[in-house]
Amino acid sequence: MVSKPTSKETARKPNMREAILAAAEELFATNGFNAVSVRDIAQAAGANPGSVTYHFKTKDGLLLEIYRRHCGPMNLRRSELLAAARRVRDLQDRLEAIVRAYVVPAFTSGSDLAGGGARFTRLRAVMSAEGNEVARKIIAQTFDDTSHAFIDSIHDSLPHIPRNEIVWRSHFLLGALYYSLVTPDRVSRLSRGEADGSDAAMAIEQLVQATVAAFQAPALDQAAPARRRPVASKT
Amino acid sequence: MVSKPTSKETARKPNMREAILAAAEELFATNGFNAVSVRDIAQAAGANPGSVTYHFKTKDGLLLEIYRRHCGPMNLRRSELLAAARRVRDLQDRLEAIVRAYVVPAFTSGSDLAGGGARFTRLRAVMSAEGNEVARKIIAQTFDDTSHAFIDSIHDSLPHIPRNEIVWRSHFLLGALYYSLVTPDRVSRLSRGEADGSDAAMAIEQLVQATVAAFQAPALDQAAPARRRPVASKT
DNA sequence: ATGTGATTTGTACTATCGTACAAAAGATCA
DNA sequence: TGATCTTTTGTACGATAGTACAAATCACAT
Repeated sequence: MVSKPTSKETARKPNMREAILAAAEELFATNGFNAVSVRDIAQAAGANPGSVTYHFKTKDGLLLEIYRRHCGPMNLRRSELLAAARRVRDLQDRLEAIVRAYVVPAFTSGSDLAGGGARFTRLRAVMSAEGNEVARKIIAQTFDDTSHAFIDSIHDSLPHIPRNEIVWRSHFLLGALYYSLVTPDRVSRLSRGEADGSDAAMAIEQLVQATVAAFQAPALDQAAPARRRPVASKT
Repeated sequence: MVSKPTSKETARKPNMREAILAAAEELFATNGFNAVSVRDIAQAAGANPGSVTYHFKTKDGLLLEIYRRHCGPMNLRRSELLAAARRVRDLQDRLEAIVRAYVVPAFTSGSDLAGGGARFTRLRAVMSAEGNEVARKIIAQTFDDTSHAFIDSIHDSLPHIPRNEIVWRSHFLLGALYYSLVTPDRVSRLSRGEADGSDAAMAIEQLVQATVAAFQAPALDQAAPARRRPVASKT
Protein backbone atom coordinates (compact mmCIF):
# COMPACT_ATOMS: atom_id res chain seq x y z
CA MET A 1 0.00 0.00 0.00
CA VAL A 2 2.87 2.26 0.71
CA SER A 3 6.00 3.27 -0.98
CA LYS A 4 4.44 3.99 -4.32
CA PRO A 5 5.71 7.47 -5.21
CA THR A 6 2.16 8.51 -5.71
CA SER A 7 2.04 8.43 -9.46
CA LYS A 8 3.56 11.85 -9.58
CA GLU A 9 7.10 10.71 -10.12
CA THR A 10 6.41 7.58 -12.09
CA ALA A 11 6.80 9.60 -15.24
CA ARG A 12 10.44 8.75 -15.65
CA LYS A 13 10.35 5.09 -16.35
CA PRO A 14 8.98 3.82 -19.62
CA ASN A 15 5.34 3.78 -18.75
CA MET A 16 2.81 1.62 -20.49
CA ARG A 17 0.01 3.79 -19.26
CA GLU A 18 1.54 6.85 -20.88
CA ALA A 19 2.20 4.97 -24.09
CA ILE A 20 -1.44 3.94 -24.29
CA LEU A 21 -2.60 7.50 -23.66
CA ALA A 22 -0.31 8.87 -26.35
CA ALA A 23 -1.30 6.24 -28.89
CA ALA A 24 -4.99 6.72 -28.20
CA GLU A 25 -4.65 10.47 -28.48
CA GLU A 26 -3.01 10.25 -31.86
CA LEU A 27 -5.38 7.62 -33.23
CA PHE A 28 -8.53 9.30 -31.96
CA ALA A 29 -7.38 12.67 -33.29
CA THR A 30 -6.69 11.19 -36.70
CA ASN A 31 -9.54 8.77 -37.24
CA GLY A 32 -12.24 9.63 -34.75
CA PHE A 33 -13.43 7.76 -31.72
CA ASN A 34 -15.46 4.92 -33.16
CA ALA A 35 -13.11 4.14 -36.01
CA VAL A 36 -10.38 3.19 -33.57
CA SER A 37 -10.62 -0.03 -31.60
CA VAL A 38 -9.09 -0.74 -28.25
CA ARG A 39 -6.98 -3.34 -30.01
CA ASP A 40 -5.68 -0.71 -32.45
CA ILE A 41 -4.62 1.45 -29.55
CA ALA A 42 -2.97 -1.41 -27.70
CA GLN A 43 -1.05 -2.45 -30.77
CA ALA A 44 0.14 1.11 -31.47
CA ALA A 45 1.29 1.38 -27.88
CA GLY A 46 2.97 -2.01 -27.90
CA ALA A 47 0.62 -3.17 -25.19
CA ASN A 48 -1.90 -5.87 -24.63
CA PRO A 49 -5.61 -5.10 -25.11
CA GLY A 50 -6.29 -6.16 -21.56
CA SER A 51 -3.83 -3.57 -20.35
CA VAL A 52 -6.09 -0.82 -21.61
CA THR A 53 -8.98 -2.19 -19.59
CA TYR A 54 -6.76 -2.44 -16.55
CA HIS A 55 -5.62 1.18 -16.64
CA PHE A 56 -8.73 2.92 -17.86
CA LYS A 57 -11.54 0.46 -17.30
CA THR A 58 -13.44 1.42 -20.47
CA LYS A 59 -12.79 3.10 -23.79
CA ASP A 60 -14.76 6.13 -22.61
CA GLY A 61 -12.60 6.18 -19.50
CA LEU A 62 -9.53 6.34 -21.68
CA LEU A 63 -10.90 9.32 -23.58
CA LEU A 64 -11.87 10.99 -20.34
CA GLU A 65 -8.37 10.59 -18.97
CA ILE A 66 -6.91 12.17 -22.12
CA TYR A 67 -9.10 15.21 -21.53
CA ARG A 68 -8.25 15.35 -17.84
CA ARG A 69 -4.60 15.23 -18.71
CA HIS A 70 -4.70 18.25 -20.99
CA CYS A 71 -7.55 20.52 -19.98
CA GLY A 72 -6.05 21.81 -16.77
CA PRO A 73 -2.61 22.83 -18.10
CA MET A 74 -4.02 24.35 -21.27
CA ASN A 75 -6.59 26.35 -19.36
CA LEU A 76 -3.96 27.53 -16.92
CA ARG A 77 -1.63 28.62 -19.69
CA ARG A 78 -4.44 30.47 -21.38
CA SER A 79 -5.38 32.25 -18.20
CA GLU A 80 -1.82 33.38 -17.64
CA LEU A 81 -1.43 34.63 -21.20
CA LEU A 82 -4.81 36.33 -21.04
CA ALA A 83 -3.92 38.07 -17.79
CA ALA A 84 -0.71 39.33 -19.36
CA ALA A 85 -2.54 40.41 -22.49
CA ARG A 86 -5.09 42.40 -20.52
CA ARG A 87 -2.26 44.48 -19.11
CA VAL A 88 -1.20 45.69 -22.55
CA ARG A 89 -1.93 49.40 -22.80
CA ASP A 90 -2.38 50.04 -26.50
CA LEU A 91 -5.84 48.89 -27.53
CA GLN A 92 -4.81 47.46 -30.88
CA ASP A 93 -1.88 45.63 -29.35
CA ARG A 94 -4.03 44.38 -26.53
CA LEU A 95 -6.61 42.87 -28.86
CA GLU A 96 -3.89 41.07 -30.75
CA ALA A 97 -2.34 39.84 -27.52
CA ILE A 98 -5.68 38.49 -26.35
CA VAL A 99 -6.26 36.62 -29.57
CA ARG A 100 -2.74 35.28 -29.41
CA ALA A 101 -3.31 34.14 -25.83
CA TYR A 102 -6.25 32.13 -27.08
CA VAL A 103 -4.56 30.66 -30.13
CA VAL A 104 -1.02 29.89 -29.02
CA PRO A 105 -1.78 27.34 -26.28
CA ALA A 106 -3.97 25.44 -28.72
CA PHE A 107 -1.09 24.99 -31.13
CA THR A 108 1.75 24.40 -28.72
CA SER A 109 2.27 22.14 -25.77
CA GLY A 110 -0.09 22.82 -22.92
CA SER A 111 2.27 21.39 -20.34
CA ASP A 112 5.28 19.14 -20.15
CA LEU A 113 3.47 16.69 -22.40
CA ALA A 114 5.57 16.49 -25.52
CA GLY A 115 4.03 18.47 -28.35
CA GLY A 116 0.58 17.58 -27.10
CA GLY A 117 -1.05 20.95 -27.64
CA ALA A 118 -1.83 20.68 -31.31
CA ARG A 119 -2.63 17.01 -31.06
CA PHE A 120 -5.08 17.51 -28.23
CA THR A 121 -6.72 20.44 -29.98
CA ARG A 122 -7.11 18.32 -33.08
CA LEU A 123 -8.67 15.66 -30.91
CA ARG A 124 -11.11 18.18 -29.52
CA ALA A 125 -12.02 19.24 -33.03
CA VAL A 126 -12.75 15.68 -34.09
CA MET A 127 -14.74 14.82 -30.97
CA SER A 128 -16.73 18.00 -31.42
CA ALA A 129 -17.54 17.07 -35.00
CA GLU A 130 -18.61 13.58 -33.97
CA GLY A 131 -20.81 14.93 -31.22
CA ASN A 132 -19.02 12.74 -28.69
CA GLU A 133 -20.94 12.87 -25.43
CA VAL A 134 -18.02 12.32 -23.07
CA ALA A 135 -16.11 15.13 -24.72
CA ARG A 136 -19.10 17.43 -24.90
CA LYS A 137 -19.70 17.30 -21.20
CA ILE A 138 -16.15 17.83 -20.07
CA ILE A 139 -15.51 20.57 -22.61
CA ALA A 140 -18.56 22.61 -21.73
CA GLN A 141 -17.72 22.58 -18.05
CA THR A 142 -13.99 23.10 -18.52
CA PHE A 143 -13.63 25.65 -21.28
CA ASP A 144 -16.77 27.73 -21.10
CA ASP A 145 -15.43 29.82 -18.24
CA THR A 146 -12.24 30.52 -20.14
CA SER A 147 -14.20 31.29 -23.29
CA HIS A 148 -16.35 33.76 -21.42
CA ALA A 149 -13.24 35.40 -20.02
CA PHE A 150 -11.83 35.80 -23.51
CA ILE A 151 -15.06 37.12 -24.91
CA ASP A 152 -15.36 39.65 -22.10
CA SER A 153 -11.76 40.74 -22.55
CA ILE A 154 -12.25 41.24 -26.25
CA HIS A 155 -15.44 43.12 -25.53
CA ASP A 156 -13.48 45.44 -23.26
CA SER A 157 -11.17 46.19 -26.15
CA LEU A 158 -14.03 46.67 -28.57
CA PRO A 159 -16.86 48.15 -26.51
CA HIS A 160 -18.71 49.42 -29.56
CA ILE A 161 -19.29 45.86 -30.81
CA PRO A 162 -22.28 44.05 -29.27
CA ARG A 163 -21.24 41.10 -27.16
CA ASN A 164 -23.30 38.73 -29.27
CA GLU A 165 -21.29 39.58 -32.33
CA ILE A 166 -18.06 38.98 -30.46
CA VAL A 167 -19.42 35.57 -29.54
CA TRP A 168 -20.04 34.83 -33.21
CA ARG A 169 -16.58 35.93 -34.20
CA SER A 170 -14.94 33.98 -31.39
CA HIS A 171 -16.86 30.98 -32.59
CA PHE A 172 -15.49 31.51 -36.09
CA LEU A 173 -12.01 31.78 -34.61
CA LEU A 174 -12.32 28.43 -32.90
CA GLY A 175 -13.71 26.86 -36.07
CA ALA A 176 -10.82 28.19 -38.13
CA LEU A 177 -8.37 27.03 -35.49
CA TYR A 178 -9.85 23.54 -35.43
CA TYR A 179 -9.96 23.23 -39.19
CA SER A 180 -6.35 24.34 -39.57
CA LEU A 181 -5.30 21.47 -37.36
CA VAL A 182 -7.64 18.94 -38.92
CA THR A 183 -6.78 19.37 -42.58
CA PRO A 184 -3.54 21.32 -42.94
CA ASP A 185 -2.87 19.54 -46.24
CA ARG A 186 -5.71 21.46 -47.84
CA VAL A 187 -3.75 24.69 -47.41
CA SER A 188 -0.74 23.15 -49.08
CA ARG A 189 -2.89 21.85 -51.92
CA LEU A 190 -4.82 25.04 -52.63
CA SER A 191 -1.67 27.14 -52.50
CA ARG A 192 -0.15 24.74 -55.02
CA GLY A 193 2.59 23.78 -52.60
CA GLU A 194 3.65 27.33 -51.91
CA ALA A 195 2.37 27.34 -48.36
CA ASP A 196 2.77 24.66 -45.74
CA GLY A 197 -0.44 24.05 -43.82
CA SER A 198 1.49 22.13 -41.18
CA ASP A 199 3.64 25.10 -40.30
CA ALA A 200 2.25 25.90 -36.86
CA ALA A 201 4.04 29.22 -36.50
CA MET A 202 2.70 30.40 -39.85
CA ALA A 203 -0.78 29.16 -39.04
CA ILE A 204 -0.74 31.12 -35.80
CA GLU A 205 0.38 34.34 -37.47
CA GLN A 206 -2.13 34.05 -40.28
CA LEU A 207 -4.91 33.19 -37.88
CA VAL A 208 -4.12 36.01 -35.48
CA GLN A 209 -3.83 38.56 -38.24
CA ALA A 210 -7.09 37.53 -39.90
CA THR A 211 -8.98 37.20 -36.63
CA VAL A 212 -7.95 40.58 -35.25
CA ALA A 213 -9.26 42.17 -38.42
CA ALA A 214 -12.48 40.16 -38.17
CA PHE A 215 -13.05 41.33 -34.60
CA GLN A 216 -12.47 44.91 -35.65
CA ALA A 217 -15.05 44.78 -38.41
CA PRO A 218 -17.98 47.12 -37.86
CA ALA A 219 -20.94 45.57 -36.13
CA LEU A 220 -23.79 44.40 -38.32
CA ASP A 221 -26.15 47.10 -37.08
CA GLN A 222 -23.60 49.75 -37.84
CA ALA A 223 -22.62 48.48 -41.26
CA ALA A 224 -23.91 50.98 -43.79
CA PRO A 225 -27.23 49.37 -44.71
CA ALA A 226 -27.35 51.09 -48.08
CA ARG A 227 -24.41 49.00 -49.17
CA ARG A 228 -26.03 45.74 -48.25
CA ARG A 229 -27.30 44.16 -51.37
CA PRO A 230 -27.86 40.42 -51.43
CA VAL A 231 -26.65 38.54 -54.44
CA ALA A 232 -29.45 37.46 -56.68
CA SER A 233 -30.86 34.10 -55.69
CA LYS A 234 -32.47 31.88 -58.26
CA THR A 235 -35.33 30.60 -56.20
CA MET B 1 -52.86 1.48 -52.30
CA VAL B 2 -52.70 1.73 -55.97
CA SER B 3 -51.85 3.96 -58.73
CA LYS B 4 -49.02 6.29 -58.33
CA PRO B 5 -48.85 7.29 -61.96
CA THR B 6 -45.40 6.51 -63.18
CA SER B 7 -44.60 9.95 -64.42
CA LYS B 8 -41.54 9.41 -66.52
CA GLU B 9 -38.99 8.89 -63.76
CA THR B 10 -38.79 7.33 -60.35
CA ALA B 11 -38.51 10.71 -58.70
CA ARG B 12 -42.14 11.35 -57.88
CA LYS B 13 -43.30 8.44 -55.81
CA PRO B 14 -42.45 8.10 -52.13
CA ASN B 15 -39.15 6.44 -52.54
CA MET B 16 -37.47 4.14 -50.08
CA ARG B 17 -34.15 4.90 -51.67
CA GLU B 18 -34.61 8.59 -50.97
CA ALA B 19 -35.68 7.92 -47.41
CA ILE B 20 -32.55 5.89 -46.80
CA LEU B 21 -30.37 8.62 -48.28
CA ALA B 22 -32.01 11.28 -46.14
CA ALA B 23 -31.77 9.23 -42.97
CA ALA B 24 -28.15 8.34 -43.60
CA GLU B 25 -27.31 11.96 -44.32
CA GLU B 26 -28.81 13.14 -41.05
CA LEU B 27 -27.30 10.36 -38.96
CA PHE B 28 -23.84 10.61 -40.49
CA ALA B 29 -23.85 14.38 -40.13
CA THR B 30 -24.82 14.13 -36.48
CA ASN B 31 -22.83 11.17 -35.21
CA GLY B 32 -20.10 10.49 -37.71
CA PHE B 33 -19.69 7.61 -40.11
CA ASN B 34 -18.53 4.78 -37.89
CA ALA B 35 -20.90 5.53 -35.03
CA VAL B 36 -23.89 4.86 -37.27
CA SER B 37 -24.74 1.32 -38.31
CA VAL B 38 -26.56 0.26 -41.42
CA ARG B 39 -29.28 -1.00 -39.14
CA ASP B 40 -29.62 2.44 -37.51
CA ILE B 41 -30.07 3.99 -40.93
CA ALA B 42 -32.61 1.41 -42.04
CA GLN B 43 -34.63 1.86 -38.89
CA ALA B 44 -34.63 5.66 -39.20
CA ALA B 45 -35.78 5.33 -42.78
CA GLY B 46 -38.41 2.75 -41.95
CA ALA B 47 -36.66 0.28 -44.18
CA ASN B 48 -35.10 -3.13 -43.89
CA PRO B 49 -31.33 -3.44 -43.47
CA GLY B 50 -31.16 -5.56 -46.60
CA SER B 51 -32.75 -2.75 -48.54
CA VAL B 52 -29.70 -0.61 -47.94
CA THR B 53 -27.47 -3.28 -49.40
CA TYR B 54 -29.78 -3.62 -52.37
CA HIS B 55 -29.75 0.06 -53.28
CA PHE B 56 -26.18 1.00 -52.40
CA LYS B 57 -24.30 -2.26 -52.17
CA THR B 58 -22.06 -1.14 -49.29
CA LYS B 59 -22.03 1.47 -46.53
CA ASP B 60 -19.28 3.32 -48.39
CA GLY B 61 -21.44 3.22 -51.50
CA LEU B 62 -24.22 4.88 -49.58
CA LEU B 63 -21.93 7.69 -48.46
CA LEU B 64 -20.62 8.07 -51.98
CA GLU B 65 -24.13 8.41 -53.36
CA ILE B 66 -24.91 11.14 -50.80
CA TYR B 67 -21.93 13.10 -52.07
CA ARG B 68 -22.83 12.51 -55.70
CA ARG B 69 -26.30 13.75 -54.99
CA HIS B 70 -25.20 17.07 -53.59
CA CYS B 71 -21.85 18.01 -55.03
CA GLY B 72 -23.04 18.80 -58.53
CA PRO B 73 -25.92 21.13 -57.65
CA MET B 74 -24.00 22.93 -54.92
CA ASN B 75 -21.03 23.47 -57.19
CA LEU B 76 -23.28 24.72 -59.96
CA ARG B 77 -25.05 27.14 -57.67
CA ARG B 78 -21.74 28.43 -56.40
CA SER B 79 -20.44 28.95 -59.90
CA GLU B 80 -23.52 30.92 -60.89
CA LEU B 81 -23.36 33.10 -57.80
CA LEU B 82 -19.63 33.59 -58.27
CA ALA B 83 -20.07 34.62 -61.88
CA ALA B 84 -22.68 37.15 -60.83
CA ALA B 85 -20.48 38.40 -58.02
CA ARG B 86 -17.54 38.93 -60.34
CA ARG B 87 -19.65 41.35 -62.36
CA VAL B 88 -20.14 43.67 -59.39
CA ARG B 89 -18.31 46.91 -60.12
CA ASP B 90 -17.53 48.32 -56.70
CA LEU B 91 -14.55 46.47 -55.25
CA GLN B 92 -15.82 46.37 -51.70
CA ASP B 93 -19.24 45.17 -52.81
CA ARG B 94 -17.67 42.65 -55.12
CA LEU B 95 -15.59 41.08 -52.37
CA GLU B 96 -18.65 40.77 -50.18
CA ALA B 97 -20.63 39.26 -53.04
CA ILE B 98 -17.91 36.70 -53.68
CA VAL B 99 -17.79 35.66 -50.05
CA ARG B 100 -21.56 35.46 -50.02
CA ALA B 101 -21.51 33.31 -53.14
CA TYR B 102 -19.25 30.91 -51.28
CA VAL B 103 -21.19 30.87 -48.03
CA VAL B 104 -24.84 30.96 -49.05
CA PRO B 105 -25.01 27.66 -50.98
CA ALA B 106 -23.38 25.90 -48.04
CA PHE B 107 -26.17 26.99 -45.72
CA THR B 108 -29.16 26.71 -48.00
CA SER B 109 -30.48 24.06 -50.29
CA GLY B 110 -28.13 23.22 -53.11
CA SER B 111 -30.90 21.98 -55.36
CA ASP B 112 -34.47 20.77 -55.07
CA LEU B 113 -33.40 18.55 -52.18
CA ALA B 114 -35.32 19.83 -49.21
CA GLY B 115 -33.12 21.89 -46.92
CA GLY B 116 -30.18 19.70 -47.76
CA GLY B 117 -27.58 22.41 -48.04
CA ALA B 118 -26.76 22.90 -44.39
CA ARG B 119 -27.15 19.21 -43.63
CA PHE B 120 -24.78 18.19 -46.38
CA THR B 121 -22.24 20.82 -45.39
CA ARG B 122 -22.41 19.59 -41.83
CA LEU B 123 -21.83 16.09 -43.16
CA ARG B 124 -18.78 17.27 -45.06
CA ALA B 125 -17.44 18.90 -41.91
CA VAL B 126 -17.79 15.70 -39.93
CA MET B 127 -16.31 13.49 -42.63
CA SER B 128 -13.42 15.89 -42.95
CA ALA B 129 -12.78 15.73 -39.22
CA GLU B 130 -12.88 11.95 -39.23
CA GLY B 131 -10.47 11.77 -42.14
CA ASN B 132 -12.95 9.67 -44.09
CA GLU B 133 -11.22 8.36 -47.19
CA VAL B 134 -14.26 8.12 -49.45
CA ALA B 135 -15.16 11.70 -48.67
CA ARG B 136 -11.61 12.95 -48.96
CA LYS B 137 -11.22 11.68 -52.49
CA ILE B 138 -14.49 12.94 -53.87
CA ILE B 139 -14.15 16.31 -52.15
CA ALA B 140 -10.66 17.01 -53.43
CA GLN B 141 -11.63 16.25 -57.01
CA THR B 142 -14.99 18.00 -56.84
CA PHE B 143 -14.46 21.17 -54.87
CA ASP B 144 -10.84 22.08 -55.46
CA ASP B 145 -11.61 23.66 -58.84
CA THR B 146 -14.34 25.77 -57.31
CA SER B 147 -12.12 26.69 -54.39
CA HIS B 148 -9.39 27.82 -56.76
CA ALA B 149 -11.90 29.90 -58.67
CA PHE B 150 -12.99 31.61 -55.46
CA ILE B 151 -9.46 32.19 -54.32
CA ASP B 152 -8.52 33.69 -57.68
CA SER B 153 -11.59 35.90 -57.69
CA ILE B 154 -10.82 37.18 -54.23
CA HIS B 155 -7.24 37.74 -55.28
CA ASP B 156 -8.50 39.86 -58.15
CA SER B 157 -10.35 42.03 -55.66
CA LEU B 158 -7.37 42.21 -53.33
CA PRO B 159 -4.32 42.15 -55.60
CA HIS B 160 -2.04 43.56 -52.91
CA ILE B 161 -2.52 40.45 -50.74
CA PRO B 162 -0.29 37.50 -51.64
CA ARG B 163 -2.28 34.56 -52.95
CA ASN B 164 -0.94 32.31 -50.20
CA GLU B 165 -2.47 34.49 -47.54
CA ILE B 166 -5.78 34.43 -49.35
CA VAL B 167 -5.57 30.66 -49.26
CA TRP B 168 -5.05 30.75 -45.51
CA ARG B 169 -7.96 33.08 -44.99
CA SER B 170 -10.24 31.06 -47.25
CA HIS B 171 -9.29 28.06 -45.22
CA PHE B 172 -10.28 29.87 -42.05
CA LEU B 173 -13.56 30.79 -43.69
CA LEU B 174 -14.37 27.17 -44.44
CA GLY B 175 -13.39 26.15 -40.92
CA ALA B 176 -15.63 28.79 -39.40
CA LEU B 177 -18.42 27.78 -41.75
CA TYR B 178 -18.11 24.13 -40.82
CA TYR B 179 -17.94 24.79 -37.13
CA SER B 180 -21.00 27.02 -37.20
CA LEU B 181 -22.97 24.13 -38.61
CA VAL B 182 -21.45 21.49 -36.36
CA THR B 183 -22.00 23.12 -32.97
CA PRO B 184 -24.47 25.99 -33.26
CA ASP B 185 -25.50 25.44 -29.66
CA ARG B 186 -22.16 26.76 -28.49
CA VAL B 187 -23.06 30.19 -29.84
CA SER B 188 -26.32 30.13 -27.95
CA ARG B 189 -24.57 29.03 -24.78
CA LEU B 190 -21.72 31.55 -24.86
CA SER B 191 -24.08 34.40 -25.68
CA ARG B 192 -26.15 33.34 -22.66
CA GLY B 193 -29.14 32.65 -24.86
CA GLU B 194 -29.11 36.05 -26.49
CA ALA B 195 -28.03 34.74 -29.88
CA ASP B 196 -29.33 31.69 -31.70
CA GLY B 197 -26.54 29.66 -33.26
CA SER B 198 -29.07 27.79 -35.39
CA ASP B 199 -30.25 30.95 -37.11
CA ALA B 200 -28.83 30.36 -40.57
CA ALA B 201 -29.54 33.86 -41.86
CA MET B 202 -27.76 35.39 -38.89
CA ALA B 203 -24.85 32.98 -39.20
CA ILE B 204 -24.45 33.94 -42.85
CA GLU B 205 -24.45 37.66 -42.13
CA GLN B 206 -22.03 37.38 -39.24
CA LEU B 207 -19.76 35.11 -41.21
CA VAL B 208 -19.76 37.30 -44.30
CA GLN B 209 -19.13 40.45 -42.32
CA ALA B 210 -16.28 38.94 -40.32
CA THR B 211 -14.72 37.21 -43.29
CA VAL B 212 -14.71 40.24 -45.56
CA ALA B 213 -12.86 42.13 -42.86
CA ALA B 214 -10.41 39.25 -42.44
CA PHE B 215 -9.67 39.21 -46.16
CA GLN B 216 -9.09 42.94 -46.13
CA ALA B 217 -6.56 42.76 -43.33
CA PRO B 218 -3.08 43.86 -44.33
CA ALA B 219 -0.79 41.08 -45.46
CA LEU B 220 1.63 39.70 -42.93
CA ASP B 221 4.66 41.13 -44.70
CA GLN B 222 3.08 44.54 -44.76
CA ALA B 223 1.85 44.54 -41.19
CA ALA B 224 3.87 47.13 -39.33
CA PRO B 225 6.60 44.96 -37.86
CA ALA B 226 7.33 47.42 -35.09
CA ARG B 227 3.95 46.69 -33.59
CA ARG B 228 4.48 42.97 -33.50
CA ARG B 229 5.36 41.98 -30.02
CA PRO B 230 4.75 38.42 -28.92
CA VAL B 231 3.17 37.86 -25.55
CA ALA B 232 5.61 36.53 -23.04
CA SER B 233 5.75 32.78 -23.02
CA LYS B 234 6.70 30.89 -19.92
CA THR B 235 8.60 28.06 -21.50
C1' DA C 1 -55.29 -12.52 -64.65
C1' DT C 2 -50.67 -13.54 -65.31
C1' DG C 3 -45.87 -13.24 -66.07
C1' DT C 4 -41.80 -10.50 -65.24
C1' DG C 5 -38.60 -7.61 -63.43
C1' DA C 6 -37.83 -4.49 -59.49
C1' DT C 7 -37.98 -4.08 -54.70
C1' DT C 8 -38.47 -5.49 -49.84
C1' DT C 9 -38.08 -8.79 -46.20
C1' DG C 10 -36.05 -12.07 -43.15
C1' DT C 11 -32.30 -14.37 -41.81
C1' DA C 12 -27.72 -16.07 -41.50
C1' DC C 13 -22.68 -15.84 -41.70
C1' DT C 14 -18.32 -14.17 -40.40
C1' DA C 15 -15.52 -10.60 -38.37
C1' DT C 16 -14.67 -7.59 -34.98
C1' DC C 17 -16.11 -4.94 -31.18
C1' DG C 18 -15.71 -3.69 -25.88
C1' DT C 19 -15.00 -5.85 -21.87
C1' DA C 20 -14.16 -9.43 -18.22
C1' DC C 21 -11.17 -12.39 -15.81
C1' DA C 22 -7.85 -15.77 -14.37
C1' DA C 23 -3.13 -16.79 -14.68
C1' DA C 24 1.71 -15.22 -15.37
C1' DA C 25 5.28 -11.91 -14.58
C1' DG C 26 7.40 -7.91 -12.10
C1' DA C 27 8.18 -5.12 -8.44
C1' DT C 28 8.75 -3.99 -3.40
C1' DC C 29 10.10 -4.63 1.18
C1' DA C 30 10.00 -7.28 5.85
C1' DT D 1 13.70 -15.40 0.28
C1' DG D 2 8.94 -15.27 0.60
C1' DA D 3 4.77 -12.39 0.92
C1' DT D 4 2.13 -8.98 -1.17
C1' DC D 5 0.86 -5.66 -4.47
C1' DT D 6 0.86 -4.04 -9.16
C1' DT D 7 1.04 -4.74 -13.86
C1' DT D 8 0.86 -7.49 -18.04
C1' DT D 9 -0.72 -11.34 -20.69
C1' DG D 10 -3.80 -14.54 -22.88
C1' DT D 11 -8.13 -15.86 -23.79
C1' DA D 12 -13.02 -15.98 -23.90
C1' DC D 13 -17.79 -14.19 -24.12
C1' DG D 14 -21.78 -11.84 -25.67
C1' DA D 15 -23.13 -8.06 -28.67
C1' DT D 16 -23.11 -5.97 -32.82
C1' DA D 17 -20.98 -4.85 -37.12
C1' DG D 18 -21.25 -5.19 -42.57
C1' DT D 19 -22.82 -7.89 -45.98
C1' DA D 20 -24.86 -11.82 -48.66
C1' DC D 21 -28.78 -14.25 -50.34
C1' DA D 22 -33.10 -16.69 -50.97
C1' DA D 23 -37.87 -16.06 -50.40
C1' DA D 24 -41.72 -13.00 -50.40
C1' DT D 25 -43.96 -9.06 -52.26
C1' DC D 26 -44.94 -5.39 -55.33
C1' DA D 27 -45.67 -2.68 -59.87
C1' DC D 28 -47.19 -2.98 -64.11
C1' DA D 29 -47.30 -4.25 -69.27
C1' DT D 30 -49.60 -7.56 -71.65
